[in-house]
Amino acid sequence: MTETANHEEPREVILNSALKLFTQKSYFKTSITDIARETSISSGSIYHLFKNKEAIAQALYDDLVARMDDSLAEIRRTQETVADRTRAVVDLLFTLTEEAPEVMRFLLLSNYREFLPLEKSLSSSPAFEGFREILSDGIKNGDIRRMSPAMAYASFYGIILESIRLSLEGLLEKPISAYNHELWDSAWRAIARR
Amino acid sequence: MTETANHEEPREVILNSALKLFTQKSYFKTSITDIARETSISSGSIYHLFKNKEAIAQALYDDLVARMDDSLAEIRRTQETVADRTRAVVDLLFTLTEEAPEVMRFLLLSNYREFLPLEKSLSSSPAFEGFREILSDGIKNGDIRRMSPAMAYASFYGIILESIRLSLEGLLEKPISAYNHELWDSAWRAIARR
DNA sequence: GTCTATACGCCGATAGAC
DNA sequence: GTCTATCGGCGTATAGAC
Repeated sequence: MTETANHEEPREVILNSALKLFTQKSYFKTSITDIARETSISSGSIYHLFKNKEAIAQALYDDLVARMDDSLAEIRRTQETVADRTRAVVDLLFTLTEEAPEVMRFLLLSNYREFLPLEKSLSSSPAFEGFREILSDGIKNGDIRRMSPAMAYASFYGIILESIRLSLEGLLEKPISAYNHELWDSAWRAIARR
Repeated sequence: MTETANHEEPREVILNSALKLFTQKSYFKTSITDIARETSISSGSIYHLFKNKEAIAQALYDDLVARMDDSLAEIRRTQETVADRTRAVVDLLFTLTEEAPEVMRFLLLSNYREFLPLEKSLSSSPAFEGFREILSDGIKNGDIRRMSPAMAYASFYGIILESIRLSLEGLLEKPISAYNHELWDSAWRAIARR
């Protein structure tokens, strides 16, 4: 930390602006000039900080999945049972959807692999692998009925993620947190032992 | 029909090639020159048939959702109960995933609204509205428990669509049709009365 | 309706001063 | 590390012959 705390680093300013523009008008329709205008940082300086446009998207993606993975670690530390852990994950995802919709838009809707061709799908990211692992634990201990981890994942997170998509598209009447309990119930019901 | 039956119309040749290229390398990385090369139709002729590149994507999208809507009409004609209709829809979607994965890739993964900004989300397309309607019928007649149509849709089709995504990403061990019964069961269980 | 040739704007990326 | 200025190339779209 070489900067004062309340003055944001150029790197963060650029990533925030990129997230905003990439989700508003897509990566391909966003030019470096757009980002330069938005941030009042010249394109020369942007290229001084990032090798090229793709590197901006890569840094953004890395930041977002790392943050998600941190949140998952926190959940694993504070929650014990499979049911509680899945509840906390759903809560995390819904909170993000309401408080940082651009993050969910970028991760879920942007199809980031079109511009980060070497990147894995979100469901193969560390955080989502962790979500799957929690479900695997549940299958082992009998909370969840016998099924392949992939099926358990699709059943539980399919419901959660599709709800988030509907919410981001404005197709839900209420904020998604209003459906938190109901959706966890549906999702849990799809995989629960009984 | 002004052409002989076994010689494909230029329009169809172009749309087929566009579907292939748009799903392989994305809309934005596909140039008209790419389509011209792939189809052996000159760019001049392509612009004679389509106003611009976006119009190609629009025609493609219109064709695909229209076909999907036709299939739904057929299902409604031949299936009576809510359970049987949802089974047939799942079967349709899984068959498409196996036999025309590019179609599912385009509709589900391409985020086509980035290049067709006036288009509605897939879940608001006629076919998917129809899927929702079938579920609403089930809520009315008591086959499905009391819940909002949006929640029923997210619960049932969330599972189905997330499975299709996993399949398209190559994250399922077997072809998706192998999971047909299991997935319908999970999805139905998420919304069924009892 | 099919082609070739080309105009022209936009954008990613760099050079180089300060 | 920040800027301005600019280059080179690509890709959409058009003109116009056949």
